[in-house]
This record gives sequence, structure tokens and C-alpha cells, in this order.
Amino acid sequence: MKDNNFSEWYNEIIEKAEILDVRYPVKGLYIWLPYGLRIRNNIISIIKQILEAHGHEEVLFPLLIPENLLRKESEHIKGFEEQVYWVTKGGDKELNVKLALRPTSETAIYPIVALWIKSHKDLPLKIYQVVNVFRYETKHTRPLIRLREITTFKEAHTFHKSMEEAEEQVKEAIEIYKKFFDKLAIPYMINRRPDWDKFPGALYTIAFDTIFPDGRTLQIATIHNLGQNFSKPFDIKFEKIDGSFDHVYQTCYGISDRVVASVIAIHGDKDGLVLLPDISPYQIVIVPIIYKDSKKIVLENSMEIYKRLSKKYRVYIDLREDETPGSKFYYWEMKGIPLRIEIGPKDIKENVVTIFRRDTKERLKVENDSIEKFINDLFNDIYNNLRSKAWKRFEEKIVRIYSLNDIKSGCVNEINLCGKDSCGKYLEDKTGLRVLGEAIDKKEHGSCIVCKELTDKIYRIAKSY
RNA sequence: GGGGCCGUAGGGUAGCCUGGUGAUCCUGCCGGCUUGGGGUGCCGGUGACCCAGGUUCAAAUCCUGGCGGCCCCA
Repeated sequence: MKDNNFSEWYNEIIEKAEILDVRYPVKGLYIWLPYGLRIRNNIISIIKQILEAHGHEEVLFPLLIPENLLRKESEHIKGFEEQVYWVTKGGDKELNVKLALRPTSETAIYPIVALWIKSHKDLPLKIYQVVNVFRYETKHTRPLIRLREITTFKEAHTFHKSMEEAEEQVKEAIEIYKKFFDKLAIPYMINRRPDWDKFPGALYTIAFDTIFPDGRTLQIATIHNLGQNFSKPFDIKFEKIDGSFDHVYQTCYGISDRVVASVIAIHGDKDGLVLLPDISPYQIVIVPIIYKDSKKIVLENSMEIYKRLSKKYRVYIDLREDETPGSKFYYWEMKGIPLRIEIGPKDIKENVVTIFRRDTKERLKVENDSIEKFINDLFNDIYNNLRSKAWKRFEEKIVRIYSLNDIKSGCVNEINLCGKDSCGKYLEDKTGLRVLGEAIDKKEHGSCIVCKELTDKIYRIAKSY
């Protein structure tokens, strides 16, 4: 079902694995359930760690943005106008100044940062926050993919003394997201968005796209070079070494709930979630195999191993007596727990435990004394296996195309394109696919698939979410 | 942006076309016995017609609107 009806599979997993409750009576808003939230939080802490290691500091700005600030940068507001939720009343009273629920936080953050930055010594400044943002989506909403409340919006904002430094920051951001998605074993391609699809107000936008099992691409991270487009209207100035003043150069970059969607969609299989040890709420679940006559010894043994492993891992021991082992197996596989340890009378007699790995469904017998060592290796194995499988499937969905007639809709097409808007738009109209943008890591001589002009630019087009 | 389909217990469904029976079945949940190394079996119980209006003696069923879900095309 994952392969022939991805949507159905996805919705079912979200519900059965208890990621979200999708029954909230407002379109595009969902409830994080405890299990899903733990996965989300584990993922967030990974990106936080990486950002902090790269010198970013966490901040937290308000949700409401006064209308005049939201409108300061004209391209920006044009891009978001149709999607803004407004707060117009306080109780019964009409507000004098309408307040927007942030669709993103540039216009909330920048006027304040303008107060913080005085001199070149204050630069670079690198901050980030993890917040919710609201967008009145008119298109089909989907859990974690297209939301009206994006509950997990990690946005970083950086401020620099020169365009060169801002360009360097874009490169650092790319490295940050590479590390992040590598850690999650999510394959990606990096595309420079066409001008008509860049972030409103940006000089240019670079995006990470992954490919879902149904062949559609999903944007999972974006990086924007803002130049001085925001620092001028928001008047973010600094004094240079020579005493003159300039407006700062800025970048911003973000990820969202879509990262969680990718983790679910890319690693999951027909039996449910498949989680990496790093992000799984529990890394190991212990299922004692209880028979009447050996109940006591099995429980004692299981508890002992549970306590022992809990020192190093996140472990859950499933002591429910009204469920049979078989039903527990299915349950924890749906939940994606990387390892299951079965302990029964046979194991105890042989002084072993039975370890089952979720990713390959193999069962292994492991000597009692060497469990920890074995698990450490196994965790690495699981990561490597999931990562290489994911990249393999990803690459199978990318094709190199030389003629308009050969373009395929179920995968990512790599083509030569001159880069003119007119050729890109023509292509979108003609194929119904979307121009994801120019591959930043790939060049190849050829001629534009539309106008035949010589070019070495490779563009990617695909059906996207 | 355009078009189509749908809304019945916690989940999945039958019934709707052609209005009228105690609203079907599976699953889940609760209780009991049984079983326990891949969804153990049996018995008993629980729980639903999205909302508002309209048509009608009578609405899950027909009509209008709202809210919500899904699919296709651009």
C-alpha cells in the first residue's frame, strides 16, 4: 500500500502510530499526540545542537505582528498577503492596529534587531527560534505537509557586515542542513529556486527537496539570501571600522514539520513506522514471553536486563498481561521501535536474549554478556542500512532527460534549461510539473530543452507537494 | 485557479438511488473465562447517522447552506 497508494498509507500511519490526532475541527490544524511529539522533539533537539555548534543562539519573539511592520517590505507582504490571519478585536473592541498571526517572523524580529545592532562588533549575529506560524492555506491541507498552523517552524536569522559574509552564511546553512538530514538519513537534492518561486523579499532562495514514495518532491528546508532588502526598510544599520554606516546583509533559513513527515514517509514500510535509534521515543522495547510455569523467572530476568540497558538506552518494558506476545510484536513494529528484545524460558536456559531489528525484521540470538556491545554495532548498522536504502530509492526516482517528449511525471527530471523565466514557465505549462530550480551541485553542457540555447545549467522539474 | 467524490460508534464500513423494521458487519474499548515464542478462542457488554435550515404524516436517506475530509486537472 505504501507504494501504490501513498496518501492512504500516510494517513493511516499518522493515526495508527499515534503521531497526530487529525480530528480537530478546524481545517489544517492537528494535535500532536505524546508519541509523535516525542519524535518531533528528538528531531528538534538534533537541529538545535547543530545550530548551537555553528554559533546560533536561541530567541523567542511574539506571535502577533502589527500591520505596519508586516507591510514594511513590499515584496514580502505581497507574497504573504493572501495567507495572513488577522486579529482585529480585543474582546468587543476593534483594535486600532490590526495584528497579524506571524506567517513567518522576519517583520517581527528585524525592527528589534535594529535596536540591538550598533557596530560591526555586533556582527555577525546569528539567532534562531522554534515557533508556530499561521498561514491561511487555500490548497489541500495535509498533516505535517501543508498546515494552517505550522507547529514546528525553526527559523534562523543572521546579520552580516558584507554581502560576501552573507554568501558565506548561505554556504554554512547548506552545511548545517546537510548534517541535519544526513543524521536523519533523509536523502535530498539542493536546488536554487527560480526567481518566480523565491521567498518574497529575498535575492534568491536555495531549497532542499526530497522525494516521497509516490514520486512527488517535498521541500524540506529553504535558505534565503536577503541582501539588504529587509535591512533598508527596517533600518538595521551598523557603524563600520572607518566610521561610516551601512545596512546589514542578511540571510534566513528554516525547516518545519515537513521534516517529521519525511522521516515517516521515507523510512516507514507496510508494517508502520521505522525509526532511527536517535529519534525513536524508545530505542528498545523488551517483551517478556510469559508462560504460567516460568512467569516468575522470566519477569525477574527481564527486569534485570531492563534495568541494565536503561543505564545506556531509552528502554520500554511491555509488561501487559492481557496482550499476547504476537500482538505486542505487531504493536511495537507499527510504532517503529528500532529493536525488540524477547526474553522467554528458552532464552534464559541458553543464557541469551532474542533481538529483533525493525528495519530488516531479522531475529538474532545474542549472548547475555555482550548485549551492549552488540546493540551499539546494531544501531550503527540500522542507521547505515536505512540511509543507503533511502538514497537508493531516491536516486532511482531521478532521470536525466534530453527532450520534452521524454519527460516523466512520476519522477524528478534533470534537464538542461537556459534559466530564462519564459522557458521555465513554458515548461511548467506544458508538462504540469514544477520547476524546482537549478541544481547547485551539478553542471552539464547541452542545450536548453525549450529554446535550444547552449547552456551548462541543469534544472530539476517534478510534481511537488 | 477549475472540476469531481464523500461525511453513519474510537477506526473501517452496509444501508441512501426508490424516505417508514430494533441502523449492518469487522475492528477497538469494558467485564469474565481461556490462551500465551507472530494479531488465542469463546461468552457478555459499550458505542454512531457532521452542523443549521427546508420539504414531508415521517429524513441517515431528498433539497439549500455551512463546516470538515479526499481525488483529479491546470
